[in-house]
Amino acid sequence: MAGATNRLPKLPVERALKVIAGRWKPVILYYVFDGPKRLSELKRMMPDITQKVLIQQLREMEEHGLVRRQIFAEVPVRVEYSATVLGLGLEPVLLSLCAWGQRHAKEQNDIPDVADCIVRPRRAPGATAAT
Amino acid sequence: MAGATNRLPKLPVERALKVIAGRWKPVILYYVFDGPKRLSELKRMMPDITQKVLIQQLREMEEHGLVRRQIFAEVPVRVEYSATVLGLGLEPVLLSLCAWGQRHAKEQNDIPDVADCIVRPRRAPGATAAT
DNA sequence: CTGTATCCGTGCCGATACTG
DNA sequence: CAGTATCGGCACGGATACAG
Repeated sequence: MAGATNRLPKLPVERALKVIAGRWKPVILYYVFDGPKRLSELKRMMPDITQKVLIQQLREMEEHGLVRRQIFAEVPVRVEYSATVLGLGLEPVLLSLCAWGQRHAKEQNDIPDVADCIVRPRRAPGATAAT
Repeated sequence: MAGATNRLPKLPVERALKVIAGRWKPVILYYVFDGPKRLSELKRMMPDITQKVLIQQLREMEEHGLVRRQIFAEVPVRVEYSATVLGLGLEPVLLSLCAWGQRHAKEQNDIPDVADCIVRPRRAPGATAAT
């Protein structure tokens, strides 16, 4: 089954969409952009996703070169998922998607209860949320 | 059933994705960005889409405020689909998606047979494709 | 902790036929 | 020309149970 997933659309836009449009992929990317994460961490951060789907989405993104899976052969095996350079290149794209999404929400008078965008650049450690 | 479609995700990114990630939406938008199009025109431009799906995607985008449907009560009724301002705001977003998609294709050694991006700003009428 | 296997509902989208 | 109606495949993702 693996290897068949790289049958991606020819058109670049559709290719990009296909790769990031998984139900949880944007959210996973958001967390992974922040730094390497363990499976259990991600699971804890996203209580609504089932473990099966989480791994599934991670596998796809791994196959598409967005995230990297590293196994540390320590006493209890540790597995970390981190963003690749290619994956990091998605950050600005997701940001523009987010910006447009907010604009769209406003224009449809459908303000989400989440005030700010979940996909955004990491904030400086000490920076307070100005604005 | 209509009206239920505006139940969009809370997160702006997901909202944006949901709205543009239809099978043919990026392509339709590409053509519609270029100017108002009739249904038959769009159908001719995209031979691989069935009429039912074409109308379906148009209806959704209309409901989401991306395109506008105008009926001209002329002798044979004419119907035109054009991009709204909100819809036009997607052009740069689709462009960045496209740019990333190309980069992704290269990095995966999977060069598409379509040389350039299908979603791009309109070209000046007389301009030759100078790369 | 990390991961697989199975089952199954639902939504998207394609084919085809029909209508004003 | 523009649009609706019906049927059906299939991929996606959610629930749950099991395994190294």
